[in-house]
Amino acid sequence: MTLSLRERRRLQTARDIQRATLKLALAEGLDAITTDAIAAAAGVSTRTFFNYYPNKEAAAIGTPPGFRDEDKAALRAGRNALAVDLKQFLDRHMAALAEDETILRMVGKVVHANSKASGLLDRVVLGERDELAECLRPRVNDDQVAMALAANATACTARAIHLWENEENVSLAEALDRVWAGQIAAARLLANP
Amino acid sequence: MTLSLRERRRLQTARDIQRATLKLALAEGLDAITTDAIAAAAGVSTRTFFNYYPNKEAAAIGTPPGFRDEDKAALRAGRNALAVDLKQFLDRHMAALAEDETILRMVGKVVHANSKASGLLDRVVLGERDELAECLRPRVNDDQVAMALAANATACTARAIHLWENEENVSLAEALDRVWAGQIAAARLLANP
DNA sequence: GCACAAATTGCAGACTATGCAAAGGACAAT
DNA sequence: ATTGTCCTTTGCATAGTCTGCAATTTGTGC
Repeated sequence: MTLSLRERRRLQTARDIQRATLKLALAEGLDAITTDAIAAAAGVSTRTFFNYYPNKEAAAIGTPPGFRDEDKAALRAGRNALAVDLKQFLDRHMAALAEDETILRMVGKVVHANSKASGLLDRVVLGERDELAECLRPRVNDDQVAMALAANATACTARAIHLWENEENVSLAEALDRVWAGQIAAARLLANP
Repeated sequence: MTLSLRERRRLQTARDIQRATLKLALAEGLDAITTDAIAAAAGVSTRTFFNYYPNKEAAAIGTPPGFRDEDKAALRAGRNALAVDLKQFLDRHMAALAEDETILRMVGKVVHANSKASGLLDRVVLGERDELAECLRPRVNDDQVAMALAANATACTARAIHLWENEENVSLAEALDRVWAGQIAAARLLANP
């Protein structure tokens, strides 16, 4: 568990570069700043920048927290109604995201203004959706249903973050509650003819 | 309605460039080919390439068909169950996409292998989601519900295309039927505790 | 302390993308 | 048909992105 000096430094440099990227990008826009400027602000050479991230956009996104194994296991083994277990799973993930609210807010602002960054982040979310679908499969025994549930759930997280970004005085947890309530209401409309 | 010579030529050149991009990208990968090569294959100068598209990825995507105004109006004014009207709306849009199956298949292959292109396409889909939500708002009188429905619907279209790409002998319409059935089943699970 | 692996850096070079200005083709009005 | 205008194409120059290579420095395990 305890990281070596090398590993700690690597993590630190990665974070330094991300912070430098976000700081500059918020001030001038990600498209307007150069990798040279980011590297200089992070205190490394340009070549080292590309040693950590393949491009500006990836540097801005960094490495967002994924699903935790324990949460996935809990969802797989859950015995409550699916909607309840799924909501709890999303709550836990949202709590993990809330640990770095500052970064989350900056990443959001930068990403919304840059479609290449959106694409990278979308890949991450797509991977999470598939991970989630994998957890749901044993509980619904139908691939399409598992995929639909997983897609609906990850989309709720995304919309919740969006709501939190645009509405004052709404915590991430509250935003997720509101979005989830909308999803459940929508599900009722789709389910009952 | 009848386009001038200038406009027709412009459309034609845009299509030529997209076709050249897709053809080369399918053979060698979008990342491996240069804008010079694309321009040469399309019979224009490199500078003209950038006159039509801001980058390779946009050239590969081209201008996919959006929702038709008549379909949107029909959805807004529909009197059947929401699930029925919504499905019909998606069917019509899918039919529009099916008019250019060849392009759709090529775009899919190329986009899946390139995250910048994914980002661009994702922006298009996000815009469509908002357009759709706008149509649903008068029928559900709750923003979150409209957004959830619209997001679920556009995600179904995306998953249907994905299914059609990966499964032999499944038409786009059939793929949408299968995905939609999964979405409805998922909705039932979420709606009934 | 020593040998090995990882990290940093500079440099060269291919590729992307934009501004500018010149030249030729389409178009509307006469 | 002619003329003036606008649009399109194109080449050139230039700033910026990203990779491969090789030299140097810096941790790690023995």
